Amino acid sequence: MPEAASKTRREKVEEKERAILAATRAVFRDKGPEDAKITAIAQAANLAEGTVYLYFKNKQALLMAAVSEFYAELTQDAEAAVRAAHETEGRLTALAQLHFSRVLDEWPLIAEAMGPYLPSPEYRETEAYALNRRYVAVFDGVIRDGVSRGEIRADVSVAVMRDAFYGGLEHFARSARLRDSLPDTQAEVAQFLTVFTAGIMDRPSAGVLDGARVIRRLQGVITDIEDQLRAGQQDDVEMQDGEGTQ
Amino acid sequence: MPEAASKTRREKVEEKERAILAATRAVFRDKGPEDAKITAIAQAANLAEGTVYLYFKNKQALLMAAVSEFYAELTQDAEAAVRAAHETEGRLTALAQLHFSRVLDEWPLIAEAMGPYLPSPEYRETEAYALNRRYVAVFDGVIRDGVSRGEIRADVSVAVMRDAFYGGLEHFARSARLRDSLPDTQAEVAQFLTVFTAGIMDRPSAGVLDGARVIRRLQGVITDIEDQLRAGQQDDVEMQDGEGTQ
DNA sequence: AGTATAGATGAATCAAGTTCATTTTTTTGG
DNA sequence: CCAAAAAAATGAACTTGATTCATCTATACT
Repeated sequence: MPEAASKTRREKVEEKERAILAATRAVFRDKGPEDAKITAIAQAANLAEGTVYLYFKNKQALLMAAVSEFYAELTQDAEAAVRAAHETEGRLTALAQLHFSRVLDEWPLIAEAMGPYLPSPEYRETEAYALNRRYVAVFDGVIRDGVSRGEIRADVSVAVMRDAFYGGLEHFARSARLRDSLPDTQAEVAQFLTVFTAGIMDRPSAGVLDGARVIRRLQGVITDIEDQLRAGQQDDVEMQDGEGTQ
Repeated sequence: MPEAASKTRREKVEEKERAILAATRAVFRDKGPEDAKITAIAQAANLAEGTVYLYFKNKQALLMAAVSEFYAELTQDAEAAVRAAHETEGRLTALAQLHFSRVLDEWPLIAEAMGPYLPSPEYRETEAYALNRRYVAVFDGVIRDGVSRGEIRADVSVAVMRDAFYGGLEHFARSARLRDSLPDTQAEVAQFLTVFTAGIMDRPSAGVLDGARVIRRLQGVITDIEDQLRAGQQDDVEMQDGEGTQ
């Protein structure tokens, strides 16, 4: 049994597997989940129904494999996007746009594949879970990096931020599907990010600062000055609405 | 055909409907979605399979009705919770806790019932959609009230906030289900709310202020003072890290 | 070419939802 | 109170889609 031949065989099998996965994703995308029967998938891959079962244990496994492929691709692109941007905000924006658009495309598949697992802890045993972990690890990395740079608050667990980020985006993608024609996605994602980053940032760019710190600083300066002034002139510095009301 | 008798009949029908819905929710809750076959539901309601179809067009309709009931109850409780609290933050906390715990309980049912509809816009025609609207209207009301009081920023659409809120919470509930034993829910929801409210508030309580405004104010004061000082003393006020680095 | 082995097929089986002819229960009128 | 009519309930039969498997076809090796 020669090495080369064995390798070729494995390659052929993997190629066919990928073909079936591609057919699956295509059927879900343009025929909808209702019509994503095994028959339709087999037909799209130019195979008989039974053949699909030579490559995948059952429909559930097939869908999971398709989702795994989806996450693997997504992870690649997410990593690339993060490498391309150098500040935290840009990275989060890129991740959000990417996640939103991809999930919007393949949501029916993802939902159908995940559905049966969501209520059970056995999902943690699946390959899709492992790949999902690797995917969100990209986000986690961005956050941790941001924390170490002092850009992101350290008093909230990454897990919570992650849930807020992806949960918000996915819910958002779902509502976007309902509002018939897709509206200005970029703009809406940007709005979402406004809220998210404002909540997460330690020293956000959007014109918000750490109030306690600023006030302490201000207080110090003013005391200094008052001292100085007391010694010199007599005019008093106007100092009213220190807390502000809008 | 007497009024009383007719009324009694309708009542009987509605009572049986409610019984079937209760059985459905019970089966989902304690036998899991896998085993929530029509047979099991019928059995739990002490009926033959066929009888279920006398009251609901098909399984899908049955599940939707169950979800509708769920949302109706949830809306009642949400309204009560909002009435009980008087400031925006307390109201949001109450809504979050309520949503989180309830959704955690009945997620399998909700997911299964919604699944088929999520990708399609025909969901908007369903009763469940209408009830969901009424439910989120409670949240919307809290937000709008908060905006009018100047507590919540007005530059982000309520829809975005809503998606961030419920999306984050639901994702969160899902991850909580995965982490085998449920951890300190209260505490985690509180963390989530920290992030969410910080993002949404106009003048958040957590020691954050509008930076641009503070800086403008500070600048003005300093210029004043510099003028004064120039005329009087000669000591200079130390003024370095104006932007701060953590 | 001839046999062995892997790969593919689609008819048969199975499972769950749905329908419907029949049976049981309830209502109504004499 | 009884019988006919109407309403409600039943479960066996049907339908649809996933899965299995006996059979067939193509490929590899001598």
